[in-house]
Amino acid sequence: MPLPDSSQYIPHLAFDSVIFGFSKGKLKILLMEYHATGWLALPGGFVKKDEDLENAVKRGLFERTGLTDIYLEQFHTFGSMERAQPNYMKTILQANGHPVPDDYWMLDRFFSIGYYALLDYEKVNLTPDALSDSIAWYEVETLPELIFDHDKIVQKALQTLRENLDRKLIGGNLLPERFTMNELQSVYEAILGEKLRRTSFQRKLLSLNILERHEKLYTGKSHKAPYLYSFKR
Amino acid sequence: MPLPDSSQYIPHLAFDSVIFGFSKGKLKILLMEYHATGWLALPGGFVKKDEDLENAVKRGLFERTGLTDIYLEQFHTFGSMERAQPNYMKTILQANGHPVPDDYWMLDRFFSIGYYALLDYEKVNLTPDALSDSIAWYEVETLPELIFDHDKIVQKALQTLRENLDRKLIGGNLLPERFTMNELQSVYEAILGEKLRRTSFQRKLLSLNILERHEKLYTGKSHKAPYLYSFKR
DNA sequence: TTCTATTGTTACAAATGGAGACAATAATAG
DNA sequence: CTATTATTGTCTCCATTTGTAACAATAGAA
Repeated sequence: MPLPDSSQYIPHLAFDSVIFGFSKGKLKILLMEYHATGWLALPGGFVKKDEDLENAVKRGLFERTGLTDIYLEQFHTFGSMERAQPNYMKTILQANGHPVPDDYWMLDRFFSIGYYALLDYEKVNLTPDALSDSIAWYEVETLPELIFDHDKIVQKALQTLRENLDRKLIGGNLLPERFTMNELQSVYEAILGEKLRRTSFQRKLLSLNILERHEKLYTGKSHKAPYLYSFKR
Repeated sequence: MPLPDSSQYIPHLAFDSVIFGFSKGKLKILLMEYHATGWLALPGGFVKKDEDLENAVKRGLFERTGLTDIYLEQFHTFGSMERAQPNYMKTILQANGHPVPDDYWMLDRFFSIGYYALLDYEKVNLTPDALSDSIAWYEVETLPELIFDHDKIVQKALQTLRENLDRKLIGGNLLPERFTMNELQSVYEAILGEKLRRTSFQRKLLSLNILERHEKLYTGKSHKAPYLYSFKR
């Protein structure tokens, strides 16, 4: 696989995606592991010269997850000088098995536009990119060290997600179409990093009139079966 | 004045500043009027190749207002294809009195990072840039038409400002160091675009314990003199 | 001294949110 | 079939917050 050619991309400009999923009560994000180095990074990409920014991000998301129609939100653009670390980037590119000229475009300084995505963990079909051995889920609570300033990017994404949680009612995007109140509460708790009161949460969300109540879910457990809900269109 | 040279700037990348001020009960922003065309635009600029993004914005603010230490917040990055309008840009550049080559860098597609700034209207010393006849304050309520997608940028700035108003307690940045409760309320009302209840507003802000109360302000009017307040450090 | 406009504070009502109580119920154990 | 257990949906009580109005204080004018 040859190194990407500069001519089709906007120079100095990239995006990074913080892709959130929810499974087994934990909030998780997708990370890529680069060849040979083992370095971990956010899935990202470049913007084609004739492509909308948001389209570029959606293209990247589709390539990694196989999904379209993903909830997507821009949260910050990172543009400090400290971001540029050509030596690290050169190592990554060389580990891919190619000689890298000193003036190769990917070694330049990059401005990165951060987006976060919320999707249904179960629907994802993971595919690594050309520079990576693997892409996998990592718990947000116990993230390993990331390359470049990607730790900072994740923290900013998480902060924005928390601030937007109530205002934009986005918690449901991490769940399947139908879910129980308890599952929805778990999503809120995982995002906020704190326990919520069951009764207050239920009262609050029902009072918003954004949920539709469906049939009960019989799990086989010996207790009252919860209703399934979905978000109104 | 020669046209700017591409070699010192990051190509395809710009910033636009929505600079808010408050005067006579009205929220205002700064707009530049381009030579000959009369077209109105947000003050913006380009990022030097060895310069932090935020520094570039601060440099631009200083050049237009003479102020440093301005409250500044990034709110969105605009990257759709529709932004590119080389014909308009060419007209602007030619009105500046120079032949413009077809491949001149400023005619390219640009990604623009939007920042809003809050400052004390009285402290500002306005200076137009090389392409502009003038820079002046315009009431947000009755903005004229702007060039490119600058209307959309202003609306997004205003939306973010409103969302951040309570959470970040930023209203005071539009006022002098010391102000009356009534002035602060007027700022909130101008930003939110709605009247607030005097007593609730006063109680709310005092209960936050972020204001320091100083001497009374005797205006010469025939009624009780209000206290002056400042924000605690 | 009285009057007017505005300010700071208080009082009461309404809405909201925290905390626990309680009945309903699905499956299991006897 | 009945009792038990765990969890759910709802209700009540209470504290806090916010909407609304009332009221006293007061700087200057009449």
